Amino acid sequence: MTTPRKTQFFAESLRLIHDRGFKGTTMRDIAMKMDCDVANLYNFVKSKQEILDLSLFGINEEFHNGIDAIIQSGYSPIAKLKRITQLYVRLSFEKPYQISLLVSGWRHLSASRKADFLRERAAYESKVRQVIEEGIAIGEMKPIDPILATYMVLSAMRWLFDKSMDNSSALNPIEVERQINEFVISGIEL
Amino acid sequence: MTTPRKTQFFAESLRLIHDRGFKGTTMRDIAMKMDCDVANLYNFVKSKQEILDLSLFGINEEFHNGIDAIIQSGYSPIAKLKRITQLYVRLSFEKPYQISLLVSGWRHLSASRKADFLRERAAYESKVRQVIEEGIAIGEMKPIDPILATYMVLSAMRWLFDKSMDNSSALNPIEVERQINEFVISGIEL
DNA sequence: TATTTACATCAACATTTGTTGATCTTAAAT
DNA sequence: ATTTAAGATCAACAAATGTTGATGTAAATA
Repeated sequence: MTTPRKTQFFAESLRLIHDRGFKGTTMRDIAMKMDCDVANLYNFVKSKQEILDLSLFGINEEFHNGIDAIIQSGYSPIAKLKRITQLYVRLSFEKPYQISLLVSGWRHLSASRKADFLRERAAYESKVRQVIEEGIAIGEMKPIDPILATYMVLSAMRWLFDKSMDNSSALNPIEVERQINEFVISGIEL
Repeated sequence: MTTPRKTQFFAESLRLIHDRGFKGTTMRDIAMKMDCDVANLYNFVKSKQEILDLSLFGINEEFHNGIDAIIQSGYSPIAKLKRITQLYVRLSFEKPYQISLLVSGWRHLSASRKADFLRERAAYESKVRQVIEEGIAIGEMKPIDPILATYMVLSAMRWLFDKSMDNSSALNPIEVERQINEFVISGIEL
């Protein structure tokens, strides 16, 4: 069940975790933001670890499903890359704090869950790499190293979630998407 | 004074901090790696905070000095951008754990030192932006948004330090530099 | 009306953590 | 030979932290 107070709990938690890190955020910090007692938080979640676990694997699945739908489409490799950018930009604006977990928060997962996450991450990096390899094979992209290209393409957007929650910058999602695409595509297009 | 044991202390500390985060690394963890008592660590450093402080502002100054030397050179904007990439790649291979602090570890600085760091970071981002603005002005670069371009260029390398300490990937620094430059330059060159 | 559900409080716990002070050893410098 | 410096040890403490159990309340549901 997703009640109003529980929703608020996750929102406050994720903001604190982004600002202070997972270990740097205490249950008492979260309780303070919720204006209630610490013990109350355990009505929403079984443990502190579970906050990270649920949030991280939630956005992880959303991202994977999006990627898979794109991969399985009939678009050309270049067009697929554009759709992946589009997905990443949209999520960075809609759920920046969750994307932050995907980028760096995963380090604080428990050992076994971290292994799960890294396996899945390697899998989707591999999918993106295959798009690039196909693009090179059909002469649509430059003969660049597909592994390096994957890292460069994906990390060209890694700053975005951080700026999108910074009110002072006021970015336009559509324009950002256009410029990132232009940059990435002309860096990789033949 | 920089003695062998002190050097080892910082090396072990930085590796642990990268793996477990600053708050997730305890003085006892470090002592264990050093194979000595906790109290002994306070012969090398005044407090745990100081490990982060010294390491972070050390690499920060090194990076800034490098950037400044490039900016003040007579190279063209495009050539300056290439030199900046070169600097970043070199540091990512030579001192990946320090670069990790520059990318994400700074969040755990004390409030006042964090403000110092962010002011300096904004200053060098501004310098890179000015290089791009000049490149556009003299018709050497595409009329791209200079702010977005700065983020894209700088973050296109942010994955590197992480892979360079991963022995399983075995990257060639010179080849990496060449490919990053090709990617970035063709994304921005007119 | 009875009961479930969401949300809240209080007190208490066992650990973990950063840090200190007093002290010792061994090798180098004076 | 005496002093200095690097490195190490032990015991201890005060604060912070995740978590639990017992319990309460008000509104929705049956």
